Amino acid sequence: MEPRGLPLVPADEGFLFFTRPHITKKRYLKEIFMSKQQDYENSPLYKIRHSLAHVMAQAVLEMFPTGKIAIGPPIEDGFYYDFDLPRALTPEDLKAIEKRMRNIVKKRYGFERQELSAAEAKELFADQPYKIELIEGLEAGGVDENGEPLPADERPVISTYRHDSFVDLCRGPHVKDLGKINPKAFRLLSIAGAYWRGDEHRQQLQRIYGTAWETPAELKEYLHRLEEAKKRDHRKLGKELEIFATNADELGGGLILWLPNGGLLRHLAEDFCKQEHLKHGYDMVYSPHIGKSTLWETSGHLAFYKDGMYSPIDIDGQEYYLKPMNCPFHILMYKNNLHSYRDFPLRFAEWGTVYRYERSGTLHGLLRVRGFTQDDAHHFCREDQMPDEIDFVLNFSLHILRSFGFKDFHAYLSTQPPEKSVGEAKQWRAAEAALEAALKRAEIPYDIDEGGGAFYGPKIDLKISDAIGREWQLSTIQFDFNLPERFNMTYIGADGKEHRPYMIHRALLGSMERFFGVLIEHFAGAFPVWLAPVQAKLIPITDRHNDYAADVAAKLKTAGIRVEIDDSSERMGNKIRKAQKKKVPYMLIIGDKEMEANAVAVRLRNGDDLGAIAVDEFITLAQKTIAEKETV
RNA sequence: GCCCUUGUAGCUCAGCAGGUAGAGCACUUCCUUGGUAAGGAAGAGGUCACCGGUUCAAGUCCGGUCGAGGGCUCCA
Repeated sequence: MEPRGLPLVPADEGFLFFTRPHITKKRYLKEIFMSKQQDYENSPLYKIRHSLAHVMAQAVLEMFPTGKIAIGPPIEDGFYYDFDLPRALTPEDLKAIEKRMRNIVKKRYGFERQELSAAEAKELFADQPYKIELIEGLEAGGVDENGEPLPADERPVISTYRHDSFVDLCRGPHVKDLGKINPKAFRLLSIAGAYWRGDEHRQQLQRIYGTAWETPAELKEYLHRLEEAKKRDHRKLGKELEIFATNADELGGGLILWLPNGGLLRHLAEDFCKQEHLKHGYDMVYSPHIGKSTLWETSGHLAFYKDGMYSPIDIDGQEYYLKPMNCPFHILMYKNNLHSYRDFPLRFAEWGTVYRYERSGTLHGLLRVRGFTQDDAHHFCREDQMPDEIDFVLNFSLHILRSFGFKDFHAYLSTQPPEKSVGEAKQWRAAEAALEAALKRAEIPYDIDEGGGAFYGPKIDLKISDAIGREWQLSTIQFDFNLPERFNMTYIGADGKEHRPYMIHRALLGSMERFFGVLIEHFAGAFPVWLAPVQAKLIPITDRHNDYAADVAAKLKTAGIRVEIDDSSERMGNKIRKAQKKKVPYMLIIGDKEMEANAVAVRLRNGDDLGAIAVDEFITLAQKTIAEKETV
């Protein structure tokens, strides 16, 4: 369906063209979003899920007659409902609720819609305080059931839907009757705490999540997808492959130990990136982990970011803070000497380790930690260089990400927030234009988050799609109109006068911790050969092949290939299994035949058997794969 | 931080209704020398997260603390 007569161009195809000049891009993107949303809301799945939320509420109220119900919308892949109940739910309750739901669904009750006045609705839901609050919201016309303001042209109509004995305040839509729902195509998944209206100062409710599909086969496939995602979980693989460890008991939460395999991975990645940075006009700098409170006062972090910072350290009566960001240090470096307009662009890069307070409940493996290393850099340039600089940094970012095997990108351009922001409008417009132009030139699909920028400047966030289609934000490129002012940064222009430089923050992989979390999940632990901690495992069939294996290993090592020999007194099958579990790309089997032919029998971790290949030939093959950052 | 769940050997887990610990994998040693995902045997390994309580007796029950998982919230 074409909303409002517009041709529908999926936002993720990138290029926007406008058949009607008066339609702004923002409006256009919004319409695409809305149409996608509408597609879902009109889909059978949406109705099934929405209806099951009602059925679940009925089942729960049957078990807890004094229970209070809050809201229960469909969500991606399923639905939930929030309850205020006299006791905590258990996993057994979940099974019982599911069973009740199944029985209700089997009765094939129809859904009846009814419109009513606020007064009538309040009477109907007299013993349901959450519903009363929603009705009052609707009555006021200001907000919808999620607490979001309603557009002026959408006069709220209060409606209810009834099936069997259960009636709920709801705007629909629902299935015609429960016969449309396959009782074997849904499942309740989990119980979680959730605050009423998402406000942590208000009542905490119990939320039950469920998933629902049109057919049992789809449900099975969804559950299978969940299993697959679980297998890729970087916390599980990180442990199995000995990449990293956490030790909350003795070390502390949110702090990462990079084990030898992870250390090697990170070293290889950083080494490659640093070489690329040097090739592309960056200067490598280093800064300390702490700085005086006065530095953070000047930067504004103590005023605006204190919640993210740890308590100060007292050194000789002076307060020092652990750095949550690297920027102030790079600015001090900038200010270390006078700058001419001829110096630009200046690019300071640092793998800077920062510490930020994260609430304990939010910590998550490598993805959300309290101490992490950013591949951070700050660019300083003149206004006339700024568009080229943005162009450069975006392309450089894409180059780096592509080197790690990511192919699909999606950008989000965030513009000036309507309320508080620093800098002149002219600067904002120029910067926003530069960002957008760079995205267009790089042919990256993007969405505009109008007003979504930070107070200090517009930005691009780059997201990558991983092997199973999940989006992760890695790179960020941000203008900063704030710090150059605060630190009174200047350069001498061609006119002999002082000017303010443009400052750009950027992180490409973001944080090394997070990046490797994503990378592990993307490759499911089977890294491209150039990154694999062990690239080749030599598997002598009997121990009379051990000496030859050692010779081959020496040759491979000389050729720069990371190799290990498994000379344990196990059978070949056992050695292969072990190497396979460690996701070693090449397994080189050595027996009499290979020894005689000065060869190795190459088995890939995908199970392919390449047969016997001369050692020199294998070296050439492996080197090529490594150099091209390919995988096997 | 809040709610629910949870914390037993390096890893994955068992331990019934309280009576002072068990399996598989991994590890060590020995036997085995075997052609594309687990050969056999023996051994070593745990103050059952920590603190306190109930009890003749607690891994098992209760309370607290510190972690972890799923969410919520947060992520200038």
